[in-house]
Amino acid sequence: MRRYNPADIEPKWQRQWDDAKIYQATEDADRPKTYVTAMFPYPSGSGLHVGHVRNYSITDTIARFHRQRGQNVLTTIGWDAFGLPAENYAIKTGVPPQQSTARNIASFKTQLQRLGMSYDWSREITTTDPKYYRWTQWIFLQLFKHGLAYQKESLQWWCPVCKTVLANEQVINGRCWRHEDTPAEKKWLKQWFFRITKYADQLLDGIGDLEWPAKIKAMQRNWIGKSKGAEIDFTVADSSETIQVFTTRPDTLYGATFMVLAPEHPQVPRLTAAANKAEVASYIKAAQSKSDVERMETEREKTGTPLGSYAINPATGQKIPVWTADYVLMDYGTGAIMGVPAHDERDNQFATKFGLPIARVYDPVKGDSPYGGEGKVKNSGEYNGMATHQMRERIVADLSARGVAREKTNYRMRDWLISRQRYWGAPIPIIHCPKDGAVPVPEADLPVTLPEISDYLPDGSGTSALGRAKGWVSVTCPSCGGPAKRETDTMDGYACSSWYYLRYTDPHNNRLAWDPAKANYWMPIDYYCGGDHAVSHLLYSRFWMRFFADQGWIERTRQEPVHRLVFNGYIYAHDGQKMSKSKGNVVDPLELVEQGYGADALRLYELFIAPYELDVAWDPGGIAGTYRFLNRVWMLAQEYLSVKNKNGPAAKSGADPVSRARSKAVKKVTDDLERLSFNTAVAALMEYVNELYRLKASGMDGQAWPEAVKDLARLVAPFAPHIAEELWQQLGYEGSVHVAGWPAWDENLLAANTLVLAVQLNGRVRAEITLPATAGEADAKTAALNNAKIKRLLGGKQPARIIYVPGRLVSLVVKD
RNA sequence: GGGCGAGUGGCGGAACCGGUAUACGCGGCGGACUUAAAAUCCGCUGGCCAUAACAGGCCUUGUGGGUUCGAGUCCCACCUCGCCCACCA
Repeated sequence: MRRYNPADIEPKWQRQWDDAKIYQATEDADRPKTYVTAMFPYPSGSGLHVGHVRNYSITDTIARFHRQRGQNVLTTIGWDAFGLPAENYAIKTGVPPQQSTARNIASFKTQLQRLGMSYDWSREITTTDPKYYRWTQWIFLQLFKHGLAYQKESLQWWCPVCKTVLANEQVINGRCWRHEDTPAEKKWLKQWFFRITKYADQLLDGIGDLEWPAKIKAMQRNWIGKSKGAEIDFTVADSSETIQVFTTRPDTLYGATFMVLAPEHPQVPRLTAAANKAEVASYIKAAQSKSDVERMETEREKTGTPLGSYAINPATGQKIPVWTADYVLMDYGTGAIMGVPAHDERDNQFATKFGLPIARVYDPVKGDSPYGGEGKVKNSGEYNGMATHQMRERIVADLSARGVAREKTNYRMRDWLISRQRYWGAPIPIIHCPKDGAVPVPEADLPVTLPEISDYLPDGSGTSALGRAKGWVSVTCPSCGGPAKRETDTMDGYACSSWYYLRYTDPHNNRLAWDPAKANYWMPIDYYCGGDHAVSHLLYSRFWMRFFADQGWIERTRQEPVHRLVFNGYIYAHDGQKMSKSKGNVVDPLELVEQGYGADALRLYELFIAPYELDVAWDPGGIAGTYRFLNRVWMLAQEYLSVKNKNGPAAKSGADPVSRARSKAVKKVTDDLERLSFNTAVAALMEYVNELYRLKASGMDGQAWPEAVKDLARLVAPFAPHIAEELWQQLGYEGSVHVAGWPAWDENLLAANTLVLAVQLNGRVRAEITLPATAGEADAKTAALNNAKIKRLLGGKQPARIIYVPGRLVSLVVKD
């Protein structure tokens, strides 16, 4: 009898699947499609990680399940290969990123192939391939043409270590996402942006329809940060200036007793009285010397200084002092606020510290804090007695009529800053001409290929290493033919990843980025599996898809790229810490495979370890359990084969315990896979196998056995594809188990032939009764009352109520 | 401060609609096989009380209350932990 040895069967089937091309996907209008893909990886030098394996096992199990059920499945992989690690490695070692990236991809690919993922490898793409980034550049040109890519001089986040600007999405608590110990700085630079804010409302409205985890949806809503309110003009006393503020609470205008401008606000110098000049100048200097990390500290005590000028509250007509303070941010709204200390906690802290008047203008609803809530208006002239929300609309209308206010919606989200002063990215296809300005590279000249250079270090002044590639930079202007220079910034890697899932649908097209017919067939992605990029990548992709829909390159109904987002949890080391080389706690998945557990046991374990969405710590002993299970599956089949070969296949049967166990397992595994409950699906497989062994031990492995073993192979296939395929072949079935259909269950067999009911007495389980399956409510009640133990406990009393729950229990209620 | 989520055996977790809490696995204990070990197989494994044994009783899903014949599940309050956002006016 053959022993279960994964090393004997796994590489063999991997080769055969590859040769037979059974996972190649083709558009087929007659078959329903399922598009399943994982967020494509960055091919790092440290190789595949158990976290990757979890993510790809989930993806592949979903893909295989749908393929077996007859869906036309597209699942594939690509490489998100531009980015800093490869460039930093080049700076350190001199190895060109082109080379190290190719090497890393080759190694990732070998490792993934060893895990037996059912990718259509003919669709593999790499973002650093000029054949790919040609189209990323083409999309840039289309955005430019439609006014959605533009250049702007602005104050931007800058990482002093990376020597590049960062997108807002790449700054975490004022620090670079790659260098958590280095505070990011701010620099004034001319940068390229994508106008994502144009789609702010659409992106926000679309969130409601997504089948995504609530948490991710909330994060996107938060990020967009829409707030409705009003802009109100305050005139400055004895001056022609007005100060504009943004507020979400115009109903508290009567309570505005001061104003605050951000230290960077352009009106500050003009509004500073001569007597206050020195104070104000030194305050601004102090504020600017603080890092942004410090300025964002919420627990800090409020600071500020008066400008010495006064504004007129347009509601009360009173003169109120104008201050500058760094708790007001230049980035948001107008960079100036009206201070309402009675109803805003921050303004209250400020007024309390500096002795400014505090005027209450509404009584909060009972039990509510006075800050930020609703209530009944007072001390507000003609508006007294109104509800705050009512006054909010009224006063904006009234002030608008006077021309001193207007409705205004603000967003927290900024335009997407995409230029990077780094070498290893897709060049921005723009030529700067002294005469014609920024001129797009003609589409026919794409791609703008990255030149090979020898020194990758950015010069730190805001120009990438590309600036030194003189022969590449100097070109003629496509518009006037005069001397001009190429843009030396490259695009943020997120640009490359915002459309790759479309390229998967048509990866070799050299005429178009994708054929809309193909994209419309496959899109949207039905299951998108990943554990990162909750805002960034997923928001950028939603933005680009809307633009593509506007251009007619994808159907409007498919503009949401991701139908169902499968956001998996993180795997920590055994000690609960993040795995890292320096801590020496990294688990190498391929090592486990080579140790003899095999890819099947590893994949199965990563699905079994916990629900997919939960973070888990790696249990080093766990994989032995799934290996043991596969071994039991193997032995069960081998024992069956040794008997079968002697006696020949036996006939089928009907309502026997083996068929019951099979039906039960098929239903449970199917249900669990439909709701992505992989851990319980694996548990159901284990129960099925345990039950088959029990039935065999009691001599029940007769008529229905062949079907039971056959379906075992088909049920195991999405989780442990190699052993399933091997057993399928050994059992003598034709073709691949992975396209052999999904087993069906017989609903009639699910009910057991005896009924076991619990009997509760005042809510406590006191006895168990066994009845024929045909027993009805009356039989159950009689049996419960006649049960010896229940009789004893009742002691002659009659239950006041009897509740019968079919198939579950009889509940007796006795009153004392 | 705001938002989201989670607290169940020694551990990962199950219980999908309110219906016999602790499925499945890891670990542990005992046994079979073996010169021995590994592997494999079989049995036991929430706590306390009780018993020669069988039986039996009580407690238990973070804490306290509530609704219900019945609550891990629903409601209220609280505690703890995790993640995300955060002087956003």
